[in-house]
Amino acid sequence: MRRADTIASEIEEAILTGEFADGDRLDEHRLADRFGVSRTPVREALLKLAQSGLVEHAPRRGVFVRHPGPVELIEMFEVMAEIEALCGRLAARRISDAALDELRAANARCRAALGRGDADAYYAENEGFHRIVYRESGNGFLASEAGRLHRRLQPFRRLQLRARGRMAQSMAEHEAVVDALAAGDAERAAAALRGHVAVQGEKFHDLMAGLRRAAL
Amino acid sequence: MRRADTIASEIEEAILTGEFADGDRLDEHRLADRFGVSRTPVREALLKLAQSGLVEHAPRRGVFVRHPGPVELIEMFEVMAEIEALCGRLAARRISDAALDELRAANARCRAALGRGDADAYYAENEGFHRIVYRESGNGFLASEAGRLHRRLQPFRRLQLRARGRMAQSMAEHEAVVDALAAGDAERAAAALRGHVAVQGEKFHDLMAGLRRAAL
DNA sequence: GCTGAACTTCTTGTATACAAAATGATTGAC
DNA sequence: GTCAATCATTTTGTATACAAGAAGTTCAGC
Repeated sequence: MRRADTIASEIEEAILTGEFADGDRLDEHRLADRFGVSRTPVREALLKLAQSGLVEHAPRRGVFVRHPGPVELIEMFEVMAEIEALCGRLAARRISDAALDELRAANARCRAALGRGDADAYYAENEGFHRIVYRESGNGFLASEAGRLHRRLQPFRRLQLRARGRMAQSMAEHEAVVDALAAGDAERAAAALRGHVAVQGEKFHDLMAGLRRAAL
Repeated sequence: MRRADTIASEIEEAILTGEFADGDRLDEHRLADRFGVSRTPVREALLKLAQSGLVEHAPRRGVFVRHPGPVELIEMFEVMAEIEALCGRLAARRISDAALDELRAANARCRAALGRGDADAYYAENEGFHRIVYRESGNGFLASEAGRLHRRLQPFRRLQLRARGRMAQSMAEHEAVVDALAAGDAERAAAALRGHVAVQGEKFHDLMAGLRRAAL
């Protein structure tokens, strides 16, 4: 793999884990030293991150970490919910029996992780579940766009899932999704996924509380 | 503006106008000579285009022009239709009277361009119309994503609109959109925009015919 | 004491030089 | 004559050097 790509991943990781705070300027020299490379691959990495929206590139000024605020987060979740709903609607018509089994297996692993209280494993399996739905939409472009957004929102989903009882509720929603897909009911699958992802009611407050705690 | 950005725009232009055909390798040296700069800004431009999906970057091999095939085009239009439908659904509730007037004015300019047979002006005004709808969704993230996709599909919309009578039909659909938005009818606005953008029935054949002609 | 302008310094943007890898050609063996 | 292996060439990826612009500082003037 190109150094520039691995560097991009590592910077992304550092931003998402909070090592770089909102508004921080990412100095090319410092990053080059940190990774033991020259500025060239660092620049490529930063430009790539700028395109993904994780940082902002101000010409001749530098690149700055740009954490989404509450408004932008709500906006992104609103879009994500509709994208997932679309995946569900299409998948309900196109999904294969084998994929349905994959979903059930992913759900079983989710439930096991939940039982063990293993949050990390839960998040990983949860992501796997959603990626299967994306793929089974039968629309490769849609699947890749959905994956991109999912990845971008992943850390914020985690914030939201920290609230008491949310993980169990999330599990139940997954099963409703599988039921609707198995029944081939496009509108029910769409509604189940939209409701699962949308940030509304209690979930809104959970997310805001998570944001405030993360800001500390 | 940075040289790298202007170069990216120019390469993009060259790809969309067909100067670079599908599968062509974009040589950094040649491009650097062509634009009278070094390889550095050319590389930045190519990496940027790779992220937007216009070219494919094969590590250690080079970047290759990657025109979407029929399947990928249909997939992208399917997603675009749903994104526009979502914009319409939200805009129906949130649009301002001033924006409605903007839409009517854009439509009037579209009609004027159609009357003059000025296809370029028509495309420009058509894009303006859609961008207003995106903006009035009240969701800034959605608007920017919609704009990105619109821009990516723009040249193929043109192919499709070449078919006899399609431009007049497109105009009529715009007016149905405005009517639904003015009435605050979210579902009708969504359906009108979905139908306007979706590639189905006759439009599918128009697009394929345009693709074949463009391939020559 | 404060404001403003020039200067210094620091950082980004671009050019060039070098290293490594992939492709293609050439030569030798079968 | 064909196939394979090695070598040369070409091209990407990275490092370094240089140029230009922006921000902060200092000094002069009011």
